Amino acid sequence: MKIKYTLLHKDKNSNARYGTLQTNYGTFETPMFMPVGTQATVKTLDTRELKEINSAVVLSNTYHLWLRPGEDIVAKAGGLHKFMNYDGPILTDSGGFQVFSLAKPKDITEAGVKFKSHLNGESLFLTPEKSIQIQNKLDSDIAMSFDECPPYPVTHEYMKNSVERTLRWAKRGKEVHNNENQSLFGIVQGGEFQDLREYSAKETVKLDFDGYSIGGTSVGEDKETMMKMIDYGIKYLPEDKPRYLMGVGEPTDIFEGVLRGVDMFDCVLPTRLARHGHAFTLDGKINLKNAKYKEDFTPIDSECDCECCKHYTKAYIRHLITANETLGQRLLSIHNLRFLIKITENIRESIKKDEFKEYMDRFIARYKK
RNA sequence: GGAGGGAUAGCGAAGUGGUCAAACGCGGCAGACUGUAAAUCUGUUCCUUCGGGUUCCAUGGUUCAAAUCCAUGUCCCUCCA
Repeated sequence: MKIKYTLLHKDKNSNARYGTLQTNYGTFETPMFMPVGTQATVKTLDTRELKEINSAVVLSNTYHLWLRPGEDIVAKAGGLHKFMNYDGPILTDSGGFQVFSLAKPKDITEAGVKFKSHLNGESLFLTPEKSIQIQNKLDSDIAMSFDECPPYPVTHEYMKNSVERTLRWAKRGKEVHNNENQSLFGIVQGGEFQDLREYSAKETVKLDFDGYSIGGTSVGEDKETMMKMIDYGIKYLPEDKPRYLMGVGEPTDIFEGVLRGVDMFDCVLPTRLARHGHAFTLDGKINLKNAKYKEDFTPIDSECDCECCKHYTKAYIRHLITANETLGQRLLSIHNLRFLIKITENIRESIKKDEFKEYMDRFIARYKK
């Protein structure tokens, strides 16, 4: 079966919305934050730990699994859920972000995108059809259309062509999509250009997807521009389908997204920052590597309910990170993910009570102080 | 007792008359990171009131100029007895 989104409550003072997402692997509440597990693993964590932090959907990546181990191996294993032992919903990104991070502009053609494998330099060619077929085989619950995620900034002309091509790619992908248990999302692009965002949103909706993503954000633009990118397109997305803001983000960005009507978020930041020794706290981001934590025998966040904060001190985590011990990275990953997931839990409660804006203002005032 | 080799910034280690406040690595300190080519990358690391000041085991010497050459001393290492 396909996913089913149910809108349960709209905040009276903003566009924030509370709903549920029914999947083959359980029903989950939105807004939600989805941990990123590019290579069929959320780096350093196992799936039991993902459950413990109350993670719902987990992301994986078409491009990376295509290269290694290969979609046929995953299919042979019985699909991604079995392969990685995760019985919650899984969303696969299409490889569109790798068009941004790995491909050069000249490698992008109507047919598809030429990649040089980051593993061995081999020439590869990924098409919208191929991306969807790989995702069909991976058997994720939610697949993404193959899009171009252009860098920032590009000219209006470039973006216009890119948006139109992404629309054609979306159509092509949808036509070959063939998995009754997998939903397919279309992706809105258009950079910072209002006309292109509107056009992209309207035309993508016409193709009738199971959900809609907002792409092309957090690629180097300033915050104000990013918010415009969301605003310009989101108002054209249907109320009865989930909206997913791709690659975002920072705690304050999640609030900004929810404020505008976003339901789903994902970001590598919590796990990457963790591996680099940083932790989210209600008072802002801290760097555990700083010497001032050498003798700080208090938890990262005394109000946090994660395993890291319940049992370990900043001084110990600092020691682990400094000594390059993987437990440090793991504990911080657990904390940072739990921090964002907990935020979305609180956000849901606040929306239900029509108090989202108050909660948001309170959070941001303290976080940025 | 004899013969060699060595001592350089927090550590390891280049440099062997001027372009040397001294390569590089580690360690230290700090910063970046938003659909993961990321346990990565960047900056900084003698003192400074930013004008400059004081360094390459110690002392003396040669020279316009010494981490670099000479003498003596101290300590360390290797080999022979």
